[in-house]
This record gives sequence, structure tokens and C-alpha cells, in this order.
Amino acid sequence: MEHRIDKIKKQLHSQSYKLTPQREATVRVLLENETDHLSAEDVYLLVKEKAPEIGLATVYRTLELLSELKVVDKINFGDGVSRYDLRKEGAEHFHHHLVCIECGSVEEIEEDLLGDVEKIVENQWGFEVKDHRLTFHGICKVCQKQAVAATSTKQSS
Amino acid sequence: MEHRIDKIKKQLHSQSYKLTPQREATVRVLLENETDHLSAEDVYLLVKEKAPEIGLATVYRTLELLSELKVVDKINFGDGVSRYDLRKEGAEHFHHHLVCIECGSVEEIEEDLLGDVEKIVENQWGFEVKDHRLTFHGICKVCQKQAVAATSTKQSS
DNA sequence: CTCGCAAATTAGAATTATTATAATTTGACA
DNA sequence: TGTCAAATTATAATAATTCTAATTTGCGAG
Repeated sequence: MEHRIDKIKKQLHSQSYKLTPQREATVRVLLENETDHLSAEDVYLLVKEKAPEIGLATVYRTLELLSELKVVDKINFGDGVSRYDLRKEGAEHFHHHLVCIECGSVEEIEEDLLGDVEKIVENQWGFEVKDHRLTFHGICKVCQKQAVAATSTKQSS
Repeated sequence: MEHRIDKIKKQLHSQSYKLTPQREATVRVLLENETDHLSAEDVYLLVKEKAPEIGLATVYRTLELLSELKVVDKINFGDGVSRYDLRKEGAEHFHHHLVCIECGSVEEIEEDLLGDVEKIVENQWGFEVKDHRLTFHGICKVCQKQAVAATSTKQSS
């Protein structure tokens, strides 16, 4: 983890930003909750545990900054809040998401599934793709099993 | 257009909702601005021209309702506002968007480019896809041309 | 036809997320 | 050590959306 913090520190310095204690605490929270899709408020509450003097506005500003540096991506699953998601090291593009409409769980897909599609868009629409957002809405594995279980219970009773 | 309104009316009735004048005015605005990706506020202002007595809350409720019925899709391009986009008649899935990071223009892609990708997700992740959101961020045709023009001007001067 | 009721609508207040402001603090560097 | 820009803080302001309570609408029973 220290390695990744170091790397982010260098990225900041290369743009002449500093890794202040508040920023470091925020980054640590993001690293520790990498799979969680935290909202700004969530991050704020978690950071506050390590650094109680931090202000909400600072968290917002830090997340904004990390977003500019492409360290995190800001996403929106349709509820009114922005969520902030760390990019994997060296990832060129944003990863994809599977959002379950039953239980609300969010799964991530690292693989880039869009190579071919991007080529089509570039060739056929003349649009130079820089980044993408892809989210699938549907039923996750767990909820599918539960649905099957519920059905068979009903039938056998 | 009347045909499409009729169809929406039937959809509403099938769930025992009514097509009130306010709702009809809202639907008309959406139909007349089909390519525009209006925000709730935009819709409100346009509806107000035809039906000045309408309230903002009603517009929100109507858009919410249309969203449930899958007549419109609620999208979010990362600025803080939700936008509402009519589905094409009979479209199973939501269409895709190309958002230009230079000029902010939004282009739509009707074709379903994700058939193969959805199969991969279903087979490999066991996730039953019901719908998707796909947005590409990049440089549109027009801005690409302008960039080229600017470069060559600079070189020749 | 009209009465009553449920659904829909209205204006405006309330809530939530986010951004701006102005004063204060911090820390690198001369 | 003193200075100065950058960063942070608390708080106020704004923007988007939702809630509330009172009022209106319009269909179906009588």
C-alpha cells in the first residue's frame, strides 16, 4: 500500500501539488475500501476517524483533485450521489460495473470488454474515444439463486 | 406523434395511471425535443410555455413515472443533473451516447453494440443483464477538425 | 346529473449534495 | 526565522430534488 501512496505522491508532485496529511488520509481511506464505491460523505466519515479535524469541503476538493489526476473516477449509479472509485494501477480505462437491481450490490469487471466496440465507434462515427462508462443493470448470481430457490419451494409446497 | 402519445397513454392505463393534461404536455415536450437530453428543469421551463400552471414537482413526478414505465431513461453525464431521454419505439435497450469533452455535444447511437459483450458477462460472470448504460467520452468529429485546422494554421504562420 | 372519493396537482417548505467564501494555518524556501 | 503561496477550516450559499398539506380533478355509483 505504501508503494501506491508513494506513486500517487509523485503524481501530485509532478503537477506541483502536495500530499498533505488530509490528502494522504483520504487516499488511505480509498485504498482501504477499494471495492466499496464510496460517496463523498462516506469518505468524509471514514477519514474523520483518522483525522477528525478534516472538513467536508477538503474531502470534496481532494476527490476532485484525484479525479483530475485520473487516480479515481467519479461515477453515478443513478441515486443522487457521486461515488469515487480508485483506478487500478496502470489501468488505461475505467473498469465496468454490474449493478444488481434486486440487492443493489455492485461488482467490478477489470477486463476491457470494449476494444472492438471502441474501434467501431472510431471508424463508423469518427469519434475519438478517450474514456468510457459501462454499467450493466440486472440480476446478480446470488439473487438468481434465491429466485430459483423461492420458485422451487413454492412448487413443492 | 399522436400515435406515440396514444401508445404511451395505453401504457399508462395498463398500469391504471391516467394521462392528465400535465402529463400529456410533458410527454409532448419530450417528443418535440427528442434529441436534446433535457434536464428536469429544462423540461419544466418548456412545459410551462404550453401549460403555465404546471408545478416543478409534477414534472419530476411525471418523469419519474415515465421512467418506471421505461418510456424515458434517466441519465447522468457527470454534471450534477439528471437528464431524461426518450426511448425509441420498441427499443429493448437504452441507446448509447458519445459525449464530447471539448464542446459538450452529445450524440446518440441507436445500434446495439453490446450484444457480444452482454453474452460474455452472462456466461463468464453469471450476471443476468437487463439493461445497460454505455457512454463514451472523447473528441467529436467537429472538434477533431477544429484541432487539425488550428494546428495547420499555427504551422503555416 | 351530481355526489363522493381516490388520484393527481399545486405552492412552497424541507432536505440533500455540492460549491463558494473569507479567515486562518501550514510548510517549503530564501 | 520570516515570508508567501497553497491548503484548510467552518460556515454560508446554491442547486437539485423530494416532501407536505391543502386543493383540484374527473370517473363511477346512485
